[in-house]
Amino acid sequence: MPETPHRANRLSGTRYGNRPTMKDVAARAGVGLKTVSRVVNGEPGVTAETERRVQEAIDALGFRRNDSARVLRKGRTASIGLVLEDLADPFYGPLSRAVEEVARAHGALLINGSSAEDPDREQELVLALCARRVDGLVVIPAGDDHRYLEPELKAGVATVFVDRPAGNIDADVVLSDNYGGARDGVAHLIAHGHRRIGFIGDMPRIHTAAERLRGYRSAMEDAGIPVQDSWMSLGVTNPERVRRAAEEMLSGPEPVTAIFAGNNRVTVTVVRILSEHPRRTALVGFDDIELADLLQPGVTVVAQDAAALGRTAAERLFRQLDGSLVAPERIELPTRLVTRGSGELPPAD
Amino acid sequence: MPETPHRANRLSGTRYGNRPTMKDVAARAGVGLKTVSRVVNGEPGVTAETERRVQEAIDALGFRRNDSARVLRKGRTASIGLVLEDLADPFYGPLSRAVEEVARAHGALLINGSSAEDPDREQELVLALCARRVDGLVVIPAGDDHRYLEPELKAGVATVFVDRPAGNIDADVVLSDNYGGARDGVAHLIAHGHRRIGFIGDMPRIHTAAERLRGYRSAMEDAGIPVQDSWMSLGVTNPERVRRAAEEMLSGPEPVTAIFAGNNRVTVTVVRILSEHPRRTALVGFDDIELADLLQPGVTVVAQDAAALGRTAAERLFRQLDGSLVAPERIELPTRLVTRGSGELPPAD
DNA sequence: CCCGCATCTGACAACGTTGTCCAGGCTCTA
DNA sequence: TAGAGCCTGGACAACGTTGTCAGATGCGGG
Repeated sequence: MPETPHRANRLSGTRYGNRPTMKDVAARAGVGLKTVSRVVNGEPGVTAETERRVQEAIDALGFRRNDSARVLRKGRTASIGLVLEDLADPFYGPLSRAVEEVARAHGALLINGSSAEDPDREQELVLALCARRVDGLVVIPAGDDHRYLEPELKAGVATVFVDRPAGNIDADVVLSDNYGGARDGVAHLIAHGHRRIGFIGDMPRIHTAAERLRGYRSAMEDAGIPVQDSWMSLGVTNPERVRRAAEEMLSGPEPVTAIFAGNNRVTVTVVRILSEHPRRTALVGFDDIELADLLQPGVTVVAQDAAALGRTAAERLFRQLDGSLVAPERIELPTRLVTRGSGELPPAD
Repeated sequence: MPETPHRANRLSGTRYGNRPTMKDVAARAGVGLKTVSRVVNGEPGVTAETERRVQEAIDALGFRRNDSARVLRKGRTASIGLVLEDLADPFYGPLSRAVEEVARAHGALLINGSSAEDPDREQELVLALCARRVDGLVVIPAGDDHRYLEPELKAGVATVFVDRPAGNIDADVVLSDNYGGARDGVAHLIAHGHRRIGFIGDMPRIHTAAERLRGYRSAMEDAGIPVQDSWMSLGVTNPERVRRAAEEMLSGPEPVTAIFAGNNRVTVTVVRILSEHPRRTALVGFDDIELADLLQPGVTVVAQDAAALGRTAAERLFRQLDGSLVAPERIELPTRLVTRGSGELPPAD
């Protein structure tokens, strides 16, 4: 005579799998509901013998605690959300992984979503995460107005912005020193004798892009070089348009002798273009790229530490959740100029 | 006279934020609970005027539906889980992103976790996802025994394995043609005159590594070349050890004239080593790497389409959820040999 | 003026878990 | 042997939402 369940499972069973519940386990083990809960959660006050019986029933039925119900009761989900631009971008992989590791150390899972640089999608994602009651949010913003997050902040959802600051709300933010890094990178080119230096970057509505542009301008100004409009190409990030922009800068009677690339994707494309180009043009890129050292010449970059950004943000998030934090803060991580050859080429005119 | 809430919020309020509930919204709008639910879910049967009042209360209170409670009631979470090895690996970024896009098209969120190639951690992650009642799972297995998933499968959790098959259970799996790809790659080297060909790959307990090794052996055998143990280095993946292994193969009286690299990380390291090496050695790598075409020589690879793997798996997952699928299937995606120079170098002996 | 019908609204139970509280049985001591 | 105190186990309510069902309201027609 196999199992004789005390109560028949409800018949309706239209839900997806009719998974066993604690009630089922309790019935099978012949104990009370709460006793099962105690065993599942490792709470004290259960005899070894009872525990064994319960555990047996759990294994036999393949019971898994339903965390949705648990969350409903306890208020915390032990999960945090990460909204970034595109997980396929090699800059975000390590960042996401770093956040995940910190979350894991705090027993939390990571849910992430890609905004595809679309403010509406960012908001949609963030709100979906909030509806799932994540305990905290790490956001790499696509939009520039985050007032929609006010109720969440008030409700105590820990929130840290990364890479770009929040718009219109007061929140923690962890950034790279985009301005300083770009300024150093451009100054480096100037130090190597360049005066006509091109800048190819993203739309200035993106904070990082704007800051890097500011760094470029600042370095040029410090060197007393008036910047010509034709040297700057903004809002350009897909390969075809970068190509067009670069070709333009490199042609004409007074071509640029060096290019500062505003992010990793631009850098990659520019490397490709320059390798096809007869005249040697210097290059410094923002963000490191893999194998940069093996190219001819090696690509000089202003490197930022994506993992450190993620780690710092996540740690701060959990300190918010601990309650050990008070006022929002702005944390800026330094960048590092990595010279590999392309940035040290002399002007070729 | 500002708001006069019908009922005071409960005092206990030890939960994190005391977020407003539908009850609060109902009280404020002066309507019933269910009416709020109807508005929130866009169900019919609410007057425009009532809806307006409810919406106003929602905005004023910053209400967000609690999806945990919703899940508890409805049985579906509209989220799927992805367990992979390491999100920071450029192979998995696009894969994850592809899964996310398909999920998004089905209105689902993606939760992902990195197993770090540790079977225990894989299981821990998978079970955590199941406890959160994800509707489906995409798993890139680290372990080789997945019987622990039996209750989940029985309960109707849609499951698709990617990149490597499941162990001891019958489940959908989407793979690259690792065997055929490796065989073609090695045959390509043989066709260019190589006979002493090294193989550097991951531990053969990893399915992909074993298959690629099998492909290597098969190509060698087809060419009638007996493989020497010193040509093979297995279970080697971190840079230092790859370096040691490569140095060994390249030294001695009869060094290898070509190397087949078993995955992207190995390839990158080998490229680096060969660039320091005087004798030109041919190289074919499994997995494409960024900028491979710009290196000198360009790196010839057996490319697999990570995004296609993810997309295919996710689509299959949702077809399982639709109920339009019956028996588990094994889907194999082709690889593509991309010749760029390094694989076409003649033997240098 | 009343009835029937359609439309809108709300009371209530249920989802699966955990916290609170109490009951029963045991051991130990006086 | 009785009483105190501890240990184990279970009944019950609550978490916030949705499905069911019945009640309220308004309107038109007989």
